[in-house]
Amino acid sequence: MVRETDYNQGVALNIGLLLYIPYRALEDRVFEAVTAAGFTDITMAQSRVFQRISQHGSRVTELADRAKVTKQTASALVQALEDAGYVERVPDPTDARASLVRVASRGAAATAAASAEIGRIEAEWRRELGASRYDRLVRDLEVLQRLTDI
Amino acid sequence: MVRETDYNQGVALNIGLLLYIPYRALEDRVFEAVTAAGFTDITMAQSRVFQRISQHGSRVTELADRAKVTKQTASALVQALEDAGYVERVPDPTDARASLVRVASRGAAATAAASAEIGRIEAEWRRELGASRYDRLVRDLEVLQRLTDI
DNA sequence: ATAATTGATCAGGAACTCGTACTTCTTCTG
DNA sequence: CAGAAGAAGTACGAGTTCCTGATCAATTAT
Repeated sequence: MVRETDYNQGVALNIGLLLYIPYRALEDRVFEAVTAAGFTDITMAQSRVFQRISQHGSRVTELADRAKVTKQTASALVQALEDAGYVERVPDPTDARASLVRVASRGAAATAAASAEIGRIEAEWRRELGASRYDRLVRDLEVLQRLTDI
Repeated sequence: MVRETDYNQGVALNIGLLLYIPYRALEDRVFEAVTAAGFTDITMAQSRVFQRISQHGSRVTELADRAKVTKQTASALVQALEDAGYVERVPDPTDARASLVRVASRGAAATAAASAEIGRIEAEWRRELGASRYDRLVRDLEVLQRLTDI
């Protein structure tokens, strides 16, 4: 909760805002592209959880941790995703209490639409920064991601 | 809304997630620090709007644009911030319909608490990446911020 | 002078999010 | 081995966020 001291003067923003502003802009564009592709029944919060499903499926509690929401929130969002056909749930073979949330075919199709838009955005950002600078940015962000992720 | 193809294998995440994950982790830590400092009556959404107030004050509509929410949402959040003493409103001398939202002294104090925590986080990230790499990351992010911001 | 646009708030409602509580299953400890 | 402790996931209740549509007054455009 830092207020930039003088936005219009190009004074340095804090690192949090420097991460947030591009992220939020991308998120909006991707959301619009996904909606335009016909996936009109998914919300931003749902998609944020959806993104954290791993290839072999994820538990609700894992998704909660990784999306930084409570178990109840994750559970409700997963339920909505399942109802809309984006995910499916299968029993977790290692624990009778748990289930694995997996991406369903509708989810995979939506993912393809999102990926296409992200690719377009990346191309723009890469043009703006230059290829080597952009690639380095990605590598550096990967370091921060590994440092801060669950 | 892209699902990473295999999270545990360190496969590349999309740029959106690479920005979001560190950002979200920072946001949580800063929020906790601000709460611990006694500012327990502000919410995350309120602080996101608060952060976009410029030095000479901002209009509600400007905050809405910059925080990427509707005017009504911004108005409601500003009202809550004002009620809690974080901001004040003064008439905009250039337009009788508008007012300027400015940071009040309680807001400035909360900002100080947040800044201290951000400084601590930055020091960690700088240690992880190295100073020159971190500085370059910041500069690159500034380019993206300017490209995507309002 | 009139029409169109804009700044900000109201009203209503859905979605998001959390704390507390609970049941069942799994792991830990004596 | 048995009981205690902890974990997975959902239910309940409630506050917050966010949106659409609407409104009114001020400003800008024609």
